[in-house]
Amino acid sequence: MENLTEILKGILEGCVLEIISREETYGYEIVKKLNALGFEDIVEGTVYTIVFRLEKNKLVDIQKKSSEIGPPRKFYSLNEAGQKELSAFWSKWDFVSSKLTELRRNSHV
Amino acid sequence: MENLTEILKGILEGCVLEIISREETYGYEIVKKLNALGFEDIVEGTVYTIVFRLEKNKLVDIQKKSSEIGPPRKFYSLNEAGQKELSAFWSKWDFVSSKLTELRRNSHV
DNA sequence: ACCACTACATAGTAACACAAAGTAGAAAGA
DNA sequence: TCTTTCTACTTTGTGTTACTATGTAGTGGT
Repeated sequence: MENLTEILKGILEGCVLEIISREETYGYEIVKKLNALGFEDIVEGTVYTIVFRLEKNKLVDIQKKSSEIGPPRKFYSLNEAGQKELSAFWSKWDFVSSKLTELRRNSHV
Repeated sequence: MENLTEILKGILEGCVLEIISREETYGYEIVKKLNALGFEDIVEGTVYTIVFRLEKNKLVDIQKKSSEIGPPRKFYSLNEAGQKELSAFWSKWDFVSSKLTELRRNSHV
């Protein structure tokens, strides 16, 4: 799927929050997980700007751990504010999703 | 639902395309339709920037008609390029939508 | 005269995904 | 030893978008 840039705005951050909520993880791994999900064109620069933003907004806790196969990793985990933000994201998603389904189905909009 | 700004990026334009595809319509009416759909906070400025963009990108045809209850209206209708764009939008939406469902369901991402 | 509703227009802003380039650590092979 | 490959993080800049704020203007009602 090509050129998802615009439609992913506001959604990608939610995906990253969801991924982090599953288990403590780090930027590079998040990129790989998104790629595996099907968002193949997402690169490091994109994810890092997101995790930096999460950090700035105090939605994640950070723990630095060394790795045996490369530079040290910065592990992220959701704090309480992050959990709330994730819930809010899914609420918004469900709302928008239902409205789009409605728009698509009903000819009388 | 509050603060949908970011999540609507790239989506609102698709909604406007879909609305126009149903029948020839004009800016002010599009706003009212979106409001009725549930996007209550969307105002004229937002929609006009979108229809101007559609016009600039040659996705719509325009016809000016006078109204008995106010200033003249600019009616928009989708041309062939607009129809293609609308199809592309729904493809992207379906893709993203399915990926988010997958992400949400599977704990092993 | 004043207000409400209809209807279009536009300059400016903040937020976001992304491009592009860089820095580094570690392992493996030639 | 040198190069490559993979891992991993960082930063600057860009284009697109929804939204804010404000304005103009036509029509009808009170």
